[in-house]
Amino acid sequence: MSEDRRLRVLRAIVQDYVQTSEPVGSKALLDRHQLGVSAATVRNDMAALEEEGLIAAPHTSAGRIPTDAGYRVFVDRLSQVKPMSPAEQRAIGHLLEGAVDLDDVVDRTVRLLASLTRQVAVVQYPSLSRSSVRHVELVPIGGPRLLVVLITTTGRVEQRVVDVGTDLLTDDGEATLATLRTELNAATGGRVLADASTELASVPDRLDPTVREVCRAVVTALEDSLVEEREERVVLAGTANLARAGADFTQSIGPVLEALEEHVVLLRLLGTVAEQGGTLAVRIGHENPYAGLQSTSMVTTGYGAGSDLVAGLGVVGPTRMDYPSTMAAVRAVATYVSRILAD
Amino acid sequence: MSEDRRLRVLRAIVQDYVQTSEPVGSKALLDRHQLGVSAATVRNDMAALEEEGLIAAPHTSAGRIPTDAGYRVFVDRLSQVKPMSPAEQRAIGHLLEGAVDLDDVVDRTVRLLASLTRQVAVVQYPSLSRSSVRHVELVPIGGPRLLVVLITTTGRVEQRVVDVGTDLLTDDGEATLATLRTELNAATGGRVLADASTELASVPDRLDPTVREVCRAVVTALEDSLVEEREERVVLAGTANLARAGADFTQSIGPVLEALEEHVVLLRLLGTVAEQGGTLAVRIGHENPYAGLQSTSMVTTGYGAGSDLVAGLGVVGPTRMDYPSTMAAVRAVATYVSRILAD
DNA sequence: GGTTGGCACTCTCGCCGTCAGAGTGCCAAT
DNA sequence: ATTGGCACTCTGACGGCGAGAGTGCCAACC
Repeated sequence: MSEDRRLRVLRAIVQDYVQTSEPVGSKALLDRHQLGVSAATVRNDMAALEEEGLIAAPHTSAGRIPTDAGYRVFVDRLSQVKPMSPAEQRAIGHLLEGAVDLDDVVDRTVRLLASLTRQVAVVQYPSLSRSSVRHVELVPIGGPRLLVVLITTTGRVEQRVVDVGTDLLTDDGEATLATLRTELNAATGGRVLADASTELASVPDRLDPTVREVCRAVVTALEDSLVEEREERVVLAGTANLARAGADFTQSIGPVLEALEEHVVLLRLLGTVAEQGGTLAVRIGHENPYAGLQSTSMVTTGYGAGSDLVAGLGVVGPTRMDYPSTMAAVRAVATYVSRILAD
Repeated sequence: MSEDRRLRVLRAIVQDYVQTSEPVGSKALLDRHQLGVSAATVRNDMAALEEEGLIAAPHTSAGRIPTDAGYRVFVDRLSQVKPMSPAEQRAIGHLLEGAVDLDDVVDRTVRLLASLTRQVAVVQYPSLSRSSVRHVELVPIGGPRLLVVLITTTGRVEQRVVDVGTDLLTDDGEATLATLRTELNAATGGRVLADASTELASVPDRLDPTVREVCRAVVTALEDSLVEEREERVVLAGTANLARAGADFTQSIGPVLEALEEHVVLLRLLGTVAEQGGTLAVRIGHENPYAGLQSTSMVTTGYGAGSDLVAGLGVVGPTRMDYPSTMAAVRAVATYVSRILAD
């Protein structure tokens, strides 16, 4: 009973089941794959695989379907990411090239990913906490109110209105603002947001006491902008694809839809993966820590401008998923969108 | 055969069917409503209502269910918006008070509406084209590139990067920018976006030829920001509620989910209603022009700061919906969010 | 020892006939 | 116009049946 052949059997089962969505029996396997052995042998192997917990039978006299563990072995050892055709590559590039701003890039990306994989696509907005500061601007907007604008390298703009206590629409005020602008941009410009945040703390102390209070208010607002995780956003597309694959989910698609609306959860799932290089992460069924998504698999990866990873994207689908193709699509889209953002 | 009683029968049928989701027969009606007549009489009325196309029988020996036209009559003539309890009112106000910025207001609103109605909530971002300009800011960001920032009265910030051809990080450049700032803010400040757009056109011609080119580029960018309808956004919540009411949709929830992803469609549906005062609009089943939503009903209304309407919000649910409660919730949420935005 | 063919066994699924229940439509009486 | 009565129809649940698919095991074979 060779280990090797048993794994080939597992691979064949996964492939057939993904394609037909029906439990696959020993006979069907022989028809569709040249395994060079008889049905009885395959049955023995299947019994062994079941023993190992890699496949399971829905009931006595049906074929086998892969378990989460079975898919895991398939993904780790038995499959390779299927390269995308040149035509597809060109289509991806072409579509994303046309984007006019960051919102548009994200929007196109998520739709593209959903239609490529025919699954639910999830794209995180390039995250503040990993991008860096391009510019800080201060705009007095009447009375003691000041608009603090933060512009990041990913093109994102955060604004806060601050009440600074004194009217700045005066010559004195304008001078104060000029000083602040210079100081704040010197302290933060080009820095990753986390660094900028620490750097900011010391700015008020360096300044003349007369403007220190104003500065403190501005710094507080900026730090708000910097750390607020709430500002992280995700965008979804292709939820209708869940309906197509309805039967694949244990109960119904209700819990899945609920989980997808918890953007905080999605952010966390995307976040953990955005950290570790350009590798693909695959979460299969119960490997997912969130109950609502335990009947699904996620394929995610990081993307971002240049060498800095700034966010995550991926897809959510049934565990019965074409992993090689999905992984290829996710990787390709991440690569292209990163390239676009590099400008 | 009094017209009056026939309508009371229709109302009873709608109420029962909404509650039980099962076709209602003549006998069941008598049990649950004091109609003061016999089952046979009710049957005669039902036959008449069926003749008029207001109710239908799924098959010979089942009860009746309302048709779209039946719901229409119910909404127009047989129901009144059910007032919300003081407790609910307070809860709504309290929840929305806590919002920290526009994004948060919209986010809370849509979630609140979804949980109040247990249906899919749709909220349009306060629309640019109906709000007005608070401030325009120009920020040179290195080389010939200029960041044009538009801030609206609804707190929304639009930005565009423009290539103006010449480096503005010089003393001359700064002087040019100062002129432009003054001119642009004078031309647009306080104006509704559409007006601002026409006003902008004449700005370059008023200026010194040396800066006219730069100005033209900036004006183009601003007009982009002003007119781009693409920038209108909608936010959804509660799509999982579709799964609960799954059986209510003719085929499955797939087409509905697809339609909900077409934000352009939703915007149009919300848009037509945002225009006509604070009235509620109800679209029942096939009254909806979009095929994907013809198994649903929409209850929508406008909302916005002060007396200006700036956007629409509403819910999407099965035609078998508790219209009085839903309409009350939509109206209440619109009222409260408008009040919040008035600041 | 691994592999193979054979065979009995089990389980699901679709089909069909039956039956009870719900609800209607119609009619004659009031 | 309303009512009670009655015959009729249709659905949906239930149960039995048979076909088909697939397995597990065993004895034989290389």
